[in-house]
Amino acid sequence: MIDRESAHGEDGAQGGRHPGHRRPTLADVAEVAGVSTATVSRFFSSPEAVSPALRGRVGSAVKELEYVPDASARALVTGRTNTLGFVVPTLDVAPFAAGVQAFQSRLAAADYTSLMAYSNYDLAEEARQVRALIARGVDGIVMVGIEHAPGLTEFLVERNVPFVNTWVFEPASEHPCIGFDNSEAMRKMARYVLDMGHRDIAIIVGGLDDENDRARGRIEGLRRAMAERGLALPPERVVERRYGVTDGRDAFRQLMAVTSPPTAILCTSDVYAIGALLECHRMGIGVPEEISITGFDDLEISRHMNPPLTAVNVPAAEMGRLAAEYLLARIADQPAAHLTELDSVLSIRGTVAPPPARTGGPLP
Amino acid sequence: MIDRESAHGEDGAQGGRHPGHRRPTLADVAEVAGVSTATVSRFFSSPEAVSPALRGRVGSAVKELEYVPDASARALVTGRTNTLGFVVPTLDVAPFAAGVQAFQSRLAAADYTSLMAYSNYDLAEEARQVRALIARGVDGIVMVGIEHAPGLTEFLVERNVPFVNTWVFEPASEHPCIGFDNSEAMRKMARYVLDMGHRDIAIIVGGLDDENDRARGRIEGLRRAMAERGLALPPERVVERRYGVTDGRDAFRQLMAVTSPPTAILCTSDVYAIGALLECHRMGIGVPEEISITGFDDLEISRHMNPPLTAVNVPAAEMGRLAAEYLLARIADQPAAHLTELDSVLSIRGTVAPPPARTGGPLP
DNA sequence: GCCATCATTGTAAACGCTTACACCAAACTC
DNA sequence: GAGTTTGGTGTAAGCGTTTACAATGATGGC
Repeated sequence: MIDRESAHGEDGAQGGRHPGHRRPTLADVAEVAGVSTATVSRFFSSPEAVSPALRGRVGSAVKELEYVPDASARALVTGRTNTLGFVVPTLDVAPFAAGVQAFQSRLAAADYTSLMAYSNYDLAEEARQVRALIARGVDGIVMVGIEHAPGLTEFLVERNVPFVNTWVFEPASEHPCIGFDNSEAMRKMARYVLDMGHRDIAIIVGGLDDENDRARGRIEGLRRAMAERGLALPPERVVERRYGVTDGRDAFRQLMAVTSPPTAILCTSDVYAIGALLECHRMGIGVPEEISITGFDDLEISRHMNPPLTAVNVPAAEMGRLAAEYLLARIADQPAAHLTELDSVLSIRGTVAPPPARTGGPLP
Repeated sequence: MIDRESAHGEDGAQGGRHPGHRRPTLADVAEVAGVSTATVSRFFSSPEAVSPALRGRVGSAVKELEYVPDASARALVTGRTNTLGFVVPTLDVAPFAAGVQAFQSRLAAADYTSLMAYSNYDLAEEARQVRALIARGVDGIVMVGIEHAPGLTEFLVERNVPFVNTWVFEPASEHPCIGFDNSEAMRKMARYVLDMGHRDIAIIVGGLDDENDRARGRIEGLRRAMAERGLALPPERVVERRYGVTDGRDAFRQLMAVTSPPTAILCTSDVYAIGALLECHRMGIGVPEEISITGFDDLEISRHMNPPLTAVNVPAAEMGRLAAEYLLARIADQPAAHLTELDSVLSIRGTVAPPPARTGGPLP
């Protein structure tokens, strides 16, 4: 247990200038270096404008005091915080973590930092977080999805805060987005599966209840692809679950527990697909001979499954990086593509094959 | 590159960063409400000190202008930013993402936000990031590991910035830490494996090159447990790899490519263990009959492997949450435990069994 | 009724920094 | 050599808050 006394009591000995360890300011540095505050400030913002002699003196004063400029004060006068906000549903989903990581790494290179916030797949919460971020003075905001709480985008536009939607792509969007077309991606996968001869396809999805335009788009993609072949997607072939391998197994079991189960199961996340695959192993169902399974995300582990999982690859890191670059450009008043569509390629591996010949059924 | 001309050139009289939409200030609200700025300020910080009549007027002025207080200005005068920093090696490692998520969720509940930074397992980079966070004015800092660049902890103490080390526990530590004893955790696992009768054990580790006290501690734990039984850990039984399933497979293959391979392989991460397990399947090696494998982290997927992976469970979310609580308490000058040891329990599942009887060898 | 007390409200001084502007040599121009 | 640049430096005015402190009017005790 720490109390202030014991934690900070032993001041005197150290080079402690002030009892309370006051953080050194620009003025302190200026005094030690024997220059004005303006010169010290210039030392940081435009060193070339300071003569070498003074530059040396200021430099050593900075080192001696271990001076670190105060970002709040700087932000107050410049009106910019060099901070960007990122509102993501959750970090527990690996692709989001990867996107965030790439985003932040790109920012660090530009001497920017970022503030994270979580929506937990809830649009109202997302709006709340965005406002909190604005209060924090972020110079820009990244969101996931194109659908937001009513008035949110208007608020951002009104406030003139640059923002970008990620993980989605909508050619007609009036607001910037960087991502891929979720519906199209799933449609592509569905076509691949349909081309293999499957007619009875099911889908395992996450977050239908939630306000999740990506999940909706993905189902929509399957529905469209099937409709193109004159096929329907019956409600019982759409199973919703929370996010997790266990949930995937569970959904799979539900799908198979009928007299005539589907011959292919598309998943809106690799995690479900892995669960389904594992459950096949347990139940002794052969993949892909007896049933085909596909994932969505293309996690590292997926290619290691047995057989390796066929999945839609999601360019998570790329989206994070591009979102950072877009915002950085906007802030610098440089041209930046309003709409950036990323390709979602199919990672064709081993979990899809033609459906088994129906046994025991009447011949056509 | 920003050129001041083009960035602010056509603003004219507005004086704002962006034409036309100057963010409303306290003074604007005060004017609309017909009160002083002090009253508006009090409206936010201590509403009960403002008479109901004025409270109403200020309230509607705030709403009318959509006023949002400026965090930078507030931070400048109060000296607190309501922001905490978290320097983590990377988000690509699931437990770190989980820890960060829990940390941030706890902060959100206290109206705090957090700034993330990545060390990439590099102590010098970590120190740089910590300084950047200090510049940002964070009220406290969370780090991973107990070992830091020389002078870093002194700097934090000197600056009087509350901080806490996570993912580690050292009873004798003079600095606060919240975590578990990595060495002890691995030792526990090693004893379990030794008790099964294994004598020839290998370990797959990540980041030995890197300045990673957790990895070192884990090897150390194995070494100690073996020493207790009079066993040594030969260098060729320690294989280092980057983080990934592929790397685990690879390391496993290397370990098995000798005339007398080990009978048990402990991994410092589930990811390696999963790779090893998968490679066993591919090579037709029976787990746990022919070889035992253990992981470290206890990822969600691990329990779904076949057989389910025996692993050291790491309380990632718990550490994140507790780190937030510790810092919050310190900031509020409330008592907080300096040292918090979390239990690392073994999740005993199916990948460990007694070693196979040596076949073909001479009887003793 | 007078004075002390109290609850409200306002005034204005920071907080640490950036930057327009003033200033001053030294280096040119002719 | 007087006038004009030029480059380096200092002065000081904010930036949007919070918060001592002062000021005010109302309340209550006597």
